[in-house]
Amino acid sequence: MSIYDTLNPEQKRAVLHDKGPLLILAGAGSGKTRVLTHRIAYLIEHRDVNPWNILAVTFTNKAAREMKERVDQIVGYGSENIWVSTFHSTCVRILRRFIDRIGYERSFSIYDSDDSRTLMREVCKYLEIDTKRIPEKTILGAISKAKDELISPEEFEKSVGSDYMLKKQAEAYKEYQKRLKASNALDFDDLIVKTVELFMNDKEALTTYQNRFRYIMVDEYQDTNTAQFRLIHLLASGVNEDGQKEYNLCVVGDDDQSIYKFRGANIQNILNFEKTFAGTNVIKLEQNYRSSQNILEAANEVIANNIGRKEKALWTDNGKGDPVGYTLFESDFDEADSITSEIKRTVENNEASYNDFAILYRTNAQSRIFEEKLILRNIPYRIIGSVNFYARKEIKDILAYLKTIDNGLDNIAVKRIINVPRRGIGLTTIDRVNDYALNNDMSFYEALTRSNQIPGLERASAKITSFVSMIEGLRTQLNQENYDLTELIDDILDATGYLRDLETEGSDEAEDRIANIDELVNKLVTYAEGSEEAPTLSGFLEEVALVSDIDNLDESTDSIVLMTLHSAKGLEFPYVYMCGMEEGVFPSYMSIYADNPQEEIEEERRLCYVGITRAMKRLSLSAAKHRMLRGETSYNKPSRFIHEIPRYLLKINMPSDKNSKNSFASQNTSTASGYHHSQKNYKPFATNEPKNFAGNNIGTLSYDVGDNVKHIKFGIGTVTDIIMGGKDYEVTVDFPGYGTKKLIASFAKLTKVD
DNA sequence: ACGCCGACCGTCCGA
DNA sequence: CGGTCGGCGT
Repeated sequence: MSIYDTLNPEQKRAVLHDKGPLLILAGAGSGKTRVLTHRIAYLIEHRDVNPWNILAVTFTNKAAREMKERVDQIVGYGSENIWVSTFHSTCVRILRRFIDRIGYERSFSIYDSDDSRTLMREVCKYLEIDTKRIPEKTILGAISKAKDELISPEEFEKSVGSDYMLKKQAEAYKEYQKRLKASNALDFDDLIVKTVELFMNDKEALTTYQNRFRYIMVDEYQDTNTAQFRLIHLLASGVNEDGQKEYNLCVVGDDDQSIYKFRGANIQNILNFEKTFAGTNVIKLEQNYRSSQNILEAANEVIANNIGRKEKALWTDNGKGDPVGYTLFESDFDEADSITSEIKRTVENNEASYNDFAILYRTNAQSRIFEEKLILRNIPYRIIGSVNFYARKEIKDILAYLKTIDNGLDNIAVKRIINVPRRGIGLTTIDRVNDYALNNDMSFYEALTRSNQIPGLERASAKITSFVSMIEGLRTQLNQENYDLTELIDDILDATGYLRDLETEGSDEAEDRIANIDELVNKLVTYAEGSEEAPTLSGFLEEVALVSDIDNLDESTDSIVLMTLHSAKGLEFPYVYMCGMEEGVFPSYMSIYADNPQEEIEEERRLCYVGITRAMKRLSLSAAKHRMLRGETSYNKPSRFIHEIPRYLLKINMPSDKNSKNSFASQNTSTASGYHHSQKNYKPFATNEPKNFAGNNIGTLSYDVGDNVKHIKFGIGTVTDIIMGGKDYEVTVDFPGYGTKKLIASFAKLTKVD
């Protein structure tokens, strides 16, 4: 019996497909990853395809990693040569090799949205654009949209006509792009755009990759935008030994799960695939292996309200299962209270463990109230996507030092750290240097190196000189043999006094920051040890730039996970709670009152479909009669999506108070003064909770105070304290030779040693 | 040069 | 409600 015998007939057909374009329309939970991985295995083992010639593109690093692992398991050899990565990392890898052919340096920086915003602010100031009339966000949005469609600044300008606002935006786009170039930097969208540009302008680079990638697979194809489509199309248009175009392109997607139109996804890519690639083989995977019948039927009923979709009939062999639960609560407060207590009860009855549960919501802001309840109840949890580790100030500061050393042209990075920590270089000085740089057509950093030639600097010049020599010193060291990246970061922290300043400050906040910096050091060590090629500074920075929160989701930690419906795509959980099912929340206010509500509501409905189909065993929906929305109480009707589920599939629960005897909410929610009062009562209660617990909050730590533990960088040390800090343990460890370190348990991955 | 505070703002989703 | 930015005071 071969591994292919475990596939159903459609899956098997997809796996055994040989050459030419293939479109797999894979319904939710229909085993598409299984098909992709088996197909890769089949190509290698039965079609003699060289693993080297296979490219698989996904949207998240997590999906890429999982696919790689699964391929590893079924392919005997050579799997390390398969190129499995995200669109963005694929492009970075290509550009690192060839970008000099389109006029950038190969050590380019990658700007995150924060950096882009900073840059746009400068642009607006320079062009005297009144950001009250045209906010930076609007301009950046327009630029991003243009880039998704491969529209250059020049084309954009031509298309805007005489509209004043748009003309200004066109000007800003041009200037923004000019400055990115001067900084030798690319923003997220540029990664794709510039790769396409490279391929259009450099036949040799294109042929190199066309020859390499003879078999291309794309996951979540419904979410590709025009630029990404173009990229794939270019790569797949290579010719074989006989001079024939084979288009060995296999894309997997589900139009019903297309939820990224707002960031440029072009649904036409999947709907027109058959037209674009003549001779396409289309295979539909309609058997769902994930959810119970009731859940699946609810999903089918909801999505049936969308018009203009590819008709699909998802079915399952699984049993009927529980009905879909629905509860209408009085307030968001009750909703969070009840859901968290129900989960806790289920776990304590040994019916499930915490990592079987997901709480899904439309917007990140909705996580807060759950977080408060979870802390109060001592339930371990993880929130995906609220504050990105790499967006924290101290992390961005240190990264800016690394970027400055790596790419001195990166003006945004240099400006960020020129006076951090404070070294008495103020705004007037920076403006003067900046003017000088602009007038003399040089980078900000280069202007710094000539500060003695800049008029009007006087005393500041000496301070600048010492900053420059510090950077130069670090740069020289990096070029020396036997000097690794870990030493560099230590030297930065030391030379700048960044750590010392925080240590002197001594506040809780400062300690958090130190812990975060330690964490960054960990990540650097992990990168250096784990990277396939020789670790480089650029390599680390790029890994950092391209990692998203969801990539770090570790299913093995025993905690509830909270995230947006968008983040949940591609995941599955035995128990799913979809909360905030209210008009104006979900579907969102913006979609209801959009210019084209029909279209936008349909996207919301697809999002709802995605949410429902995440659930395996049990799905619980909930709404609240009133909730706090941006500071004020608002009253919304239950979501239309609730009404789209037939009554016979639902079990409508009454918000009970049967557990209120032990509930924190009971005395609060029933007070006549209502919500605001309860908030007041609640808050001090929460903060008065003891911060020190011995209990098992975040899963279970394998060590305790007094144990010896091993750390990736600091070696073996003794645990002196374990503190519950917000949503994670903060572990204090005494490392001989390194001193006492505060570490975040979930990051530090300490292991107990005897 | 820098820090604090108050007004104001803008509200979704994300690599 | 919470974060951000600009003004003002030191």
